[in-house]
Amino acid sequence: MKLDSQQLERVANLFRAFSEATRLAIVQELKLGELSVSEIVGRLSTSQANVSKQLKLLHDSGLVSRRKLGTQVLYKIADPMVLELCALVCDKLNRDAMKPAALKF
Amino acid sequence: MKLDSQQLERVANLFRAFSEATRLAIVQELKLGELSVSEIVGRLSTSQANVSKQLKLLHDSGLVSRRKLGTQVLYKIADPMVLELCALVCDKLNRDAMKPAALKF
DNA sequence: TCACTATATAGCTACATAATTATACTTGCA
DNA sequence: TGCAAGTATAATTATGTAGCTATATAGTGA
Repeated sequence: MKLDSQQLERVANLFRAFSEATRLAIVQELKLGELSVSEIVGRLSTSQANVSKQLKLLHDSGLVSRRKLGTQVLYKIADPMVLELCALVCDKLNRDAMKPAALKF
Repeated sequence: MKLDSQQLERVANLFRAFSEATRLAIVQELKLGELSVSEIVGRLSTSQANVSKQLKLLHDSGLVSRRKLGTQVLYKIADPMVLELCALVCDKLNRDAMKPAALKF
């Protein structure tokens, strides 16, 4: 069964959400649980504006969910598939590289 | 275990290879086996130059392999992980959409 | 109301790249 | 040799977007 071009676009858009290191860094921080925007900013080396922007993109893609708590907004990974995908890619890179220090998302 | 920014870049680059509909269309055609460039061109609605260019990108990313046969170059999917990744994403989109006609890569 | 904190958005610059057209390379064969 | 087919590359244009700074919005407490 083949996907038409519109369906392929949807698949491509989902992959595109994973195609920037900053967004992957955010996902990696969220791996262990919910974090506020400022907590994420504190763990990364980019601006609050950029973190908010990338979180919006991840949220629009359905990869993270949010809830407000007072003035804060807490984000978490919305679908365990997110981690499966990252694990699959890491496995492939490790297989290709065969390096002593394996990547593990 | 956390990936550093260089490792995150490598992961992001792999996802980026999947982030364009044209490349996914090529992968989809290669799903059932080896095809030459012109066979792929014949199945898609884009130029030969573009197919070659996208195949080069997929090859550089390690997702497809090539072999020459006369004047032709035959490409195939290099790693079954490629199909697993596509399947995971399709599953997610289907779960979110709950549409009667499920996506199936 | 005001001040303060947390988050989101707008406007901007710089850069990456998808797709096109035209051209170059490569192989097989007359 | 020279030609034709198959594939790759170059040059170009158009578009998307990462990240920055500045600003706006929303919620909290005095």
